[in-house]
Amino acid sequence: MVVYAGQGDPRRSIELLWRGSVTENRPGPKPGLSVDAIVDAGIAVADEQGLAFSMRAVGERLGRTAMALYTYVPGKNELVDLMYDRTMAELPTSYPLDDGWRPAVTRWAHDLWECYGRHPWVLQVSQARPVLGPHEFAATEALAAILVSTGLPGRRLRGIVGAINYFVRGAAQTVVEARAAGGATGEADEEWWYARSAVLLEIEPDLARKFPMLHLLESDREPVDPSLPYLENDALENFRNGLGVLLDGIEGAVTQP
Amino acid sequence: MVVYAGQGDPRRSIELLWRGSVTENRPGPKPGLSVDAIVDAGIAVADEQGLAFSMRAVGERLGRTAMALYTYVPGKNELVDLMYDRTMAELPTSYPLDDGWRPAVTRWAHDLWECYGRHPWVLQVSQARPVLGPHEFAATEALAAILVSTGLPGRRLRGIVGAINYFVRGAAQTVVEARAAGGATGEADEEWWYARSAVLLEIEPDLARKFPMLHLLESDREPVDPSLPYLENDALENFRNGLGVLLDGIEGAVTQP
DNA sequence: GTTGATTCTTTATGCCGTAAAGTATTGGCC
DNA sequence: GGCCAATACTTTACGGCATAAAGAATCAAC
Repeated sequence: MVVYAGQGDPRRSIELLWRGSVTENRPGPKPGLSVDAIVDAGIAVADEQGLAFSMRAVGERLGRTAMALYTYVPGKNELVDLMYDRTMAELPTSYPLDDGWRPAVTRWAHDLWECYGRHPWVLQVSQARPVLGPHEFAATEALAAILVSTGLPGRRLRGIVGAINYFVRGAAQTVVEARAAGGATGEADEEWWYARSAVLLEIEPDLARKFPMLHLLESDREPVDPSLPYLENDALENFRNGLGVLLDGIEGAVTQP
Repeated sequence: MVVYAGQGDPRRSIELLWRGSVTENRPGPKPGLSVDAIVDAGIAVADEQGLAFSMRAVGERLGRTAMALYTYVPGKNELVDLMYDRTMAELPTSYPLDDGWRPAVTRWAHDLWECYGRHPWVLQVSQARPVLGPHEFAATEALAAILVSTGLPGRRLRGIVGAINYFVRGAAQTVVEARAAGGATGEADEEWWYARSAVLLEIEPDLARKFPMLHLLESDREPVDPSLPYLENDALENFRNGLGVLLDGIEGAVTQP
């Protein structure tokens, strides 16, 4: 089970995102923590445990109780918003256009894909109602800058920006959740798939006859990098192919009005 | 906060998915419930409350305690798997190819999009490690059948199937989560966006200067159906545009090798 | 009529986020 | 120098969650 998170109080969230915490000289004991430290700890914990991490775990990693965090951060939702935007800060904010828009978009997509791979929990943070943090803006700005160079009108580009984002997110989800599930149960991808499909074939022996088109799709596989687990290979191949098709579509729009 | 769900014990899940519950003549009190009834109740509750629904709520809707469900279903994860596949049963299992593959894929995508709209919680169920239920298979088989008619090799088609699925899912997520967030706080989409961007502009007055490309993207809006809320309009426009681009890409692959 | 499997309820355990209240520490002001 | 009020942090507690464990009621087969 996983719960998705994000979207705390807008004003408080946005102030923390864009302004950071304001710490003048005030009475009372010196703060032993900081929003930054808490966000870092949160990311570290979430990288290991996913979005279902507990405030207690974050506190523990900082040598405090869970409640100590509430001095700095209004609640778990707001913390996740901050973690999300901090993660987006890992992405480059501009891409060279020397070889045209296509390699640039490809690199943008790969960078985002890899960022998702490093921080799987990000994929569980709600996307509509975007967090609206500065670094997410910056990342999207980078993609927009590339695409604007195609000369296509904003009307067309909005759909394209969405499509690219959805695609990268979806493709990343496939790998990342598979990896997570394998890790949770201690199984490697291959074993998980084997166990699952073995049971399936035992219960429904003639899948191939019932779903002939799917069976057809599964044929015609390419040789594969043996150093990567099966699913990772599959996902990477599909990522490249799918992205290629998407970019072909954009190219069509660019070359002919 | 939302937790994602799915992926219980493979054997038990798959047996329930493909075989249903086997109920011979046995001693003991007559069962007052059934897996089917529980799955239906689960879907009804999840439609209202999302994946964070409680077993108590499902039991209550059936006039039982939460624990009564565990007689029929191993746990919440497995129940979600069953709910997921039941939902996929709402989709058509084949599409006419009279006008070629393009309108057929478009209709497939729209049907899936609408299904997501009816059952938003489905978008939170893990996609990797697919549930592997018969109806999900059937839905994908329908898409595969359409795409095979393009004559493209399986190698290409796998990426395309992925891309289409990711795109529909991502686009649907945007609307659906926006709707859900508005519903949770009692705000309409417009108000939510207004409140959020008002705060943002107050704190960061020259967004347009900091992110010029994004600002450029936001210009050039089309006239819009005033009966739909703002976000729904936006999402629908982006869905159509993005899908168009994607299909253009496929068309390119079809017409020239 | 008894046995044993089965349905369903009750109770209890151990998580979770976080509200409320208490304690200790500090700067500013008289 | 001494007090006040704000702050950092802990302790305790609450209500909610999934679900384990144990018990009560029900029924077919012998």
